[in-house]
Amino acid sequence: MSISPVVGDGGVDPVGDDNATVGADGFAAIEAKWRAIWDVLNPYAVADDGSRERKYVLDMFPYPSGDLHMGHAEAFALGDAVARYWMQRGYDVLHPVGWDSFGLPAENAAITRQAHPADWTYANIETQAESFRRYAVSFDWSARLHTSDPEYYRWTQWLFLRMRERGLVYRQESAVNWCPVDQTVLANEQVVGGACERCGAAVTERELTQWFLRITEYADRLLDDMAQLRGRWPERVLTMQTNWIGRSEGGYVDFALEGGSETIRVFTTRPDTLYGATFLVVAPEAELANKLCAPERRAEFDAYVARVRAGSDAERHPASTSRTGVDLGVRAVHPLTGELVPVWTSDYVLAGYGSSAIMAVPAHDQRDLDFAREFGLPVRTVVQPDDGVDPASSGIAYTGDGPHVESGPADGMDIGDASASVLRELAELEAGEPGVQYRLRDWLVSRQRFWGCPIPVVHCPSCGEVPVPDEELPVRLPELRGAELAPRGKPPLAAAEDWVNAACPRCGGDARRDTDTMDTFVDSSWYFLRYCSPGYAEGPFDPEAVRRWMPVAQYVGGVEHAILHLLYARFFTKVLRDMGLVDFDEPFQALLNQGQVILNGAAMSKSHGNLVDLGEQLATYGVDAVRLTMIFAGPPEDDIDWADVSPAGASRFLARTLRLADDVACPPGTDAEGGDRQLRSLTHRTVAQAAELAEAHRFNVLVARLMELVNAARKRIDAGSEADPAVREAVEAVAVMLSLFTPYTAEEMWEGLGHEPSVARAGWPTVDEQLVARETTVCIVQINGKLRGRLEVPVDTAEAELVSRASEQVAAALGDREVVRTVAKPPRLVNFVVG
RNA sequence: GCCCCCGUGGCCCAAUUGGCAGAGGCGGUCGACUUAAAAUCGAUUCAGUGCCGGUUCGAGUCCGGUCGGGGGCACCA
Repeated sequence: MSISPVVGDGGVDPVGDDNATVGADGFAAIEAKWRAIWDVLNPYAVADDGSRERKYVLDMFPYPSGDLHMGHAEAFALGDAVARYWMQRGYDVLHPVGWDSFGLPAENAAITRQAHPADWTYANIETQAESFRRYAVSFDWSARLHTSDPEYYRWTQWLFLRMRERGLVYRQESAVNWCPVDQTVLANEQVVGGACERCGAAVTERELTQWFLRITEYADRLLDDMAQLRGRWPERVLTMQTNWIGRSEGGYVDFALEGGSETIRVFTTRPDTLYGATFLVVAPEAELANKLCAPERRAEFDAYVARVRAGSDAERHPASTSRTGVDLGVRAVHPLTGELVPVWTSDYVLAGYGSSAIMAVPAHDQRDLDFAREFGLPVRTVVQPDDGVDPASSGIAYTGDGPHVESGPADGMDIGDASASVLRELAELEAGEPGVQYRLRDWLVSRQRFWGCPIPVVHCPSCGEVPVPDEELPVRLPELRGAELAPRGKPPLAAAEDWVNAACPRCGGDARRDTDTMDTFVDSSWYFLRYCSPGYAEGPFDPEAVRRWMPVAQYVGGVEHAILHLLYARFFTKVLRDMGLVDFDEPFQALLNQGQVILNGAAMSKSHGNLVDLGEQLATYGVDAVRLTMIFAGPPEDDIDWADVSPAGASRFLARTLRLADDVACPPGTDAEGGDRQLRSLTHRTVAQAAELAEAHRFNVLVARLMELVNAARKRIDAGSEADPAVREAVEAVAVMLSLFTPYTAEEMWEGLGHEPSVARAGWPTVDEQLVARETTVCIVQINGKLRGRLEVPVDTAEAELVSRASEQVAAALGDREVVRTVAKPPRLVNFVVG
């Protein structure tokens, strides 16, 4: 094996007999020593000169909430292993770092401390940056960015304006989610179970004029392009995105209002059940309901709407099947039967979905059946239930398939055919058409808070909404601090009079700036592009640099971003593609989700209290032991229960390995040829398998293999063969492979072995296939599938010989029973089947 | 309620993807070193893969059912 050893004159005496574990002072000194050397060598710098194949490895950038915690330690140990692996494989790896530095916590801290959000933010960033250095993450620090820097958010604003030009940005008054504690609106994605995802307060509904991004226009592409990701993204994440987009195919049906020109359009996924529709329901908040309501029902209707609006989300989604609603006092004409059906309003129909109105088919929809039974409305079965139970009497709607009845031309058909038949009938009558609906809503991006990217729009009394010209970007945040940021029911920016008043870019008259800031998810929807050319001044990114590096080869981050961030980033990428700024559909080719770090089954987070302090762990066990513990604990996607793992164990292994390097006696550069064949074979098999394991992200198994190799090398030394070149070869391979996980220990070993730093640039050991191939193998001999014997055989043993030797070996066990069948899988197995 | 994932020694996890259940670690026990302890080193203990059934020469692995754990969506028509 050639590890292209660079032998320096200042070689360290590789033989030492220090038998003690490296104590806390010991590794602190080692860590400080190597940090200083790395600062000079800069071993992780990106060349970007085309000399090597490029690979972009990206960790989800952190939010600067304080110092790094156990969760960061896991995520970045993992991302770093990926990045360092490809570096060792000779790739030019872009592995940048930055901070998602806008956001509410900074603002809240500023209010409490009478300070500017930037003070808190940038202080935390410096703390984290220092911790990242200590943690030895292989970042190229030159690419560092912060989304709160004006030179970054200039381009966030620029992108917002480009999207606006493409009709993807609009401002609309609508009922929105409002968090009374944070005093801001929230995106649908930020409301979890009726509560604010951030602070947990019950979310209420408000009518406000807000900015939206038209992500729904990309629903189908967001869905379809997942085909490109299948197999390289966790299936779980793809499923969550699919559910979130929630595409439903069905049809629209138009019901004419009795005695009027009005039409009520409904969306249904079951057009086949149209003959079973016995009433219509319109969402109470929908303008349609207000318009349809008969005068004699007005009072009751208004009271109902008021009650619904006041109700919290939880009240609106009761666990029980009880239903509320009001008869609107009008009737509609069934398009196929001509029958008159009543029109009701009820809060179980949502205003924001479909056409805000449904046709109720109580026999085949549980919600409709509950409602029908509550108000004594008719139930008509049009699909024969296979169990013969009548929904009208059982109270259980039948949603399965079966022959249709009382359905005109669709009689006898199944759901598929009946749907087509009904849609055909509707088409002839021009009373309906096939249609698709999505659960996904447009992305509400405005926030009534301060510490975010200002929306680059000016409101002019005569010109209306006017975009700020590109050359005037960025629209910078004013210098507000402390109490000026406290929520007062209107955005803090609105109170900054000097800032708000601006000349209209179009007519020059008095105008006011938009006082909302953007959702921070906008900032993080394109940061991976900025990393390709962080200082670029001509645009958000240098298209050439993006062409060189994007898409991201491997993205690493928590599953908590499975929907929000990843969906938004995918959306931005598609928009940029349509704008001709990038030439790919998907930003992240592969995604790796690391699990959480928990303690005794309980989550460790800010809200649950940081149960284990990273700083203390690092001080007690050292950086490498903590990193190795994270990696070795189990598969990367699994949660790590800190109570189940042991940094002490990792620490012992590292000390043992370090000692191993000290015990290597043959000089650097010795040809391994002629070394112990068995050990050499193990080394080369381990290196070969380690590459496969690393590429499959099975780092825990990789570490186990390294432990085996370390144990084998140790045995060889203890047997008196410390001068065997095979030992040096094995230990050098260990140093290089271990450098993916424990950079300090690997450097110490490398130095101890007489090489110049840095081991990070040593290169992956070359595998000799001859040594990987086994000459002999153990063939197992079975009788009726049960193990009865073993044979050590050359791997190329012919089947006939194998069977005869096997037969000999188990002759006694076989006795005089007749072999009715022999299954041979040379050279691994022979199985005799006896009667 | 619907969908998805996972159940392997006391614990965390492996098992060439249908072929010897055990690689690695943690913990335990015993021994060596030590005046002693820690550290270190060596040795060693422990499961037939949640449960029931099926397919197969052969099942931890595939299929059906069931129990347990975790996750996602949840009045989206």
